[in-house]
Amino acid sequence: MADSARYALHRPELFESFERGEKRIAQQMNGSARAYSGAHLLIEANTDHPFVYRLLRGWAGRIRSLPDGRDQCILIFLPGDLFAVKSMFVEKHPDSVRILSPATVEKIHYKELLKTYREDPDVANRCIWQVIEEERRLHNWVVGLGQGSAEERVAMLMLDFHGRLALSGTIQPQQTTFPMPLTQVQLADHLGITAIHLNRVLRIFRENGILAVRDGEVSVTDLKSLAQVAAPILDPYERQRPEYGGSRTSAS
Amino acid sequence: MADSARYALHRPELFESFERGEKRIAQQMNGSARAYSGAHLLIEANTDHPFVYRLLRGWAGRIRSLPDGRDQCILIFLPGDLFAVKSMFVEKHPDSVRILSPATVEKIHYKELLKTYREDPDVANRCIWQVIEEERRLHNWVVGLGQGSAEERVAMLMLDFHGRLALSGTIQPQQTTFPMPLTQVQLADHLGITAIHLNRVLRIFRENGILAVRDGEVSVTDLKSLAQVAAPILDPYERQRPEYGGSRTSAS
DNA sequence: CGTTTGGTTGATGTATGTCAATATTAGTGG
DNA sequence: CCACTAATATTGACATACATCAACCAAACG
Repeated sequence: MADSARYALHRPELFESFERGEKRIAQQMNGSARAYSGAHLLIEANTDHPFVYRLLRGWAGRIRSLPDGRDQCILIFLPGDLFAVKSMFVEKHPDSVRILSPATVEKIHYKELLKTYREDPDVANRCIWQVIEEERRLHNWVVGLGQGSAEERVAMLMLDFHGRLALSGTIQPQQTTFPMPLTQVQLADHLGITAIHLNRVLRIFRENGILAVRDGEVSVTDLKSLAQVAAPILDPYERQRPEYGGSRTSAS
Repeated sequence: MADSARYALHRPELFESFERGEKRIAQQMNGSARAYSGAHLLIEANTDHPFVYRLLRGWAGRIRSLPDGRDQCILIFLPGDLFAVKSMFVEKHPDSVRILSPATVEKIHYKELLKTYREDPDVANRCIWQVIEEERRLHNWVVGLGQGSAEERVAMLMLDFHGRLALSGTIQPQQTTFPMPLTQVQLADHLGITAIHLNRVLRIFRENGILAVRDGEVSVTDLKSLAQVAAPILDPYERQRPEYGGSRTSAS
């Protein structure tokens, strides 16, 4: 599922432990896999929930529903992600977790995982890696929502999808077209803009030959320009990726 | 420093472990306390950094600086908070951490803490609690930035400050006036709005008798109205706090 | 086939940003 | 102790990114 590029930024002495933990957790969850063909509520907000999950295929998201009916998608999970790891430590999750596309997930009762977590440092490290990685993305997303324009956010998000799908082995790194099963409403709920405005941003990108979304797929036609649009809000590590450098074309 | 209300939402069987871990870490950091009288850069973004910190007095923040000079304050730390816990697992932090007011911090080399972390489950639990608590606030802040108006965000932030200062024992829970040493620019960098607009929002709150900020202090004159302004973006747990219920006054 | 869901576009409104000016205060050095 | 400077706070006039409202199309679907 992963090579060590996945663990960049982490202390190198932990890489092998992450891999062993990954395998151990996969073994322990083995047999619990369940496939969903459409939308499904995995975790209901604010109720006791004792499971930890692993996403094998498809997309899921952590979603906060506001009293007035609006939704904010806080975080999107992609294949290979462990999620609801904190079930081991908290009783309730303040947000729901939803399957956002046809997907397959495994799960395990928190007590069972917690036992291994305590006995096997590799399992603990793998869980902690997931939490820290998630925190990194949350930090980046706070920056995007706080300082980025709609265009910048969309660009950043598409780069994030592409990079994560490549790191998890779901797609090839050079692949410029990749599956993206979210609707514009779902994307907009994550981006903190309206679906209408997202639609306009996507049109601009399409017209400028930067990127096109259709039929549940994203085609990045000008990666460098896309990276340049997102650059102001990318974290320093992302901004310096070699495949992003070069072009001088502007988006708007 | 804390009573068990601090650990609400976490699995109750862990409360005592949190307390023991808290004491153990305090002991281990003892002697490293250092006072800062003004702004100070504790962690420089994107450089190797081996320390974990504990804030004893004053305020600090995790800050992402954008290439064009803008800043986003991602997270604010208050007395009692452990921060840069992830130094134990990552080499670099993509953001800087800054002292935002006169403050006292203790620190410890990550290798030293990691040793105890591995030997003493209480220490591990205390660290994990901090990470999870931080994640909870990040989730809330993503919701605020993604869906909240400027007024709602300001209200939410002030409630957050008040609640956390009370939980850490820095102030009394009934106290309506409390220290808030941040400048409007610092607040605005966290809120994702301009300082100018923040100033106008604060004026509205002042004119409506909801809250006044001056001389490094916040005076909440109408807690219920403040809570009502923030309500749309508060997480379900916060929204239901008994001290927030009741008034029907509107803010704007 | 109607109905629903997702997508697209136009016209218009508004929250918030930008630019500019001024007061106030705090710090700094002579 | 004073002159000078640099933050910080405040307010007004104006610009704009994005939301809202409304309509319509296309594809999926029972």
